[in-house]
Amino acid sequence: MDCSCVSDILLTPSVPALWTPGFAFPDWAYKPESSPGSRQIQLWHFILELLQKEEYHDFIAWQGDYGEFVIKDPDEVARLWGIRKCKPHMNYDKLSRALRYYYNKRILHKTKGKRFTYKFNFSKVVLVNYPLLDMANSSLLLGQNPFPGAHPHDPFTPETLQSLFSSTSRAPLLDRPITAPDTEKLRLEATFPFLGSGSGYAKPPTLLPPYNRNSPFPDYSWGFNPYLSSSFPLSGSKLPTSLYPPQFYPTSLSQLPPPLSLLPGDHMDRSNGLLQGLPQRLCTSLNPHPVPPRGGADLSSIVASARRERAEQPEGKQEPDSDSDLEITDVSDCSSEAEGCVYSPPCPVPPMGKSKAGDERPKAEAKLSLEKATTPTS
DNA sequence: CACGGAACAG
DNA sequence: CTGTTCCGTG
Repeated sequence: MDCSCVSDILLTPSVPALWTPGFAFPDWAYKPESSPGSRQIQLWHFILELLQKEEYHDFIAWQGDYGEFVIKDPDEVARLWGIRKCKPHMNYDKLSRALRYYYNKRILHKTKGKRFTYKFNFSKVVLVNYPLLDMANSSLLLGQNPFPGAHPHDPFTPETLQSLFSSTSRAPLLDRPITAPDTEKLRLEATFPFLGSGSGYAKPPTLLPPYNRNSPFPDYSWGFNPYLSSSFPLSGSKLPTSLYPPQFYPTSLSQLPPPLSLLPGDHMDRSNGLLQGLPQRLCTSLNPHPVPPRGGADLSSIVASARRERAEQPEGKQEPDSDSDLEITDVSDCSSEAEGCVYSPPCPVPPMGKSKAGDERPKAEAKLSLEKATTPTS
């Protein structure tokens, strides 16, 4: 039996602007082998997807501070999630349970007092994906925050980040085979714990499949990571070494366009290699985005704010920054690969008469089959 | 509604 | 491991 449910909602790689895959991480980072059980899309990921598309704004949308979102229609969101996971009996109660599991992982936390309102931990992402700051600083964000609910001075809004991570244009830079020695993988995982399940280490040194110019990037979806492992030794001294081996960089850092003139005396500066360690693709490319450039937030403020949040970290529980916990294993999905659930026949869907007897909701539903076939997007 | 334990599935 | 499913508690 195969649940041929799964809608393709959100699965379509047809949204160029936001879904260009192949962002920072090498293919193997998303390999299922490294994370047996966690191949499927993760809830937070899904939530982000919904949040990203206006089509679903009636059901779930950003609201409040950055990272904060409210599930306006719990039943609907649950239903969507159920469809996605082929769990026809999904409901908000269950979905919220899953969401609650994120508390300890610090991927999410509840905005107390506000019903159905949760908040992502975004700042960490910024810190970790350092180069993003570059992009942000140079082209996208520039302090301007076009997103609703975002404060003008808050450069890193979830959506901003999303856009960031899904830059459309691919830098011509990495166009050569990428190979990743096992050791690097380890290194990478050390840096991005969520990339691996942590249990996938024992893999033999494999090389990445040859990079193909024609299909530059596998289907790993957007590589966005709203949450980062708890601890980045920012405070200290040593940050993880480069994420990618030098071979990854056809050009040397020096060739990069002077990005954000480096971190303002931050702990993380080139010396730790973080910056140079990141795929240039990330740093250099970023298509001209809709965001009107405007001067504003700069690295230091971003970092500062991120730090602030990090510092604030309440909850006495949770490990002391040990971090290696938290595993947002994979970020893949949204690929067209059939994974268990094939999303061919658009889920017959709502067997569950869902309270709101069908109507005024065709939007999402329709989109289901629509997105797939047509892609008017131009 | 929100929380989190427990058993269980893939 | 990430959820899913149930469920008792507040």
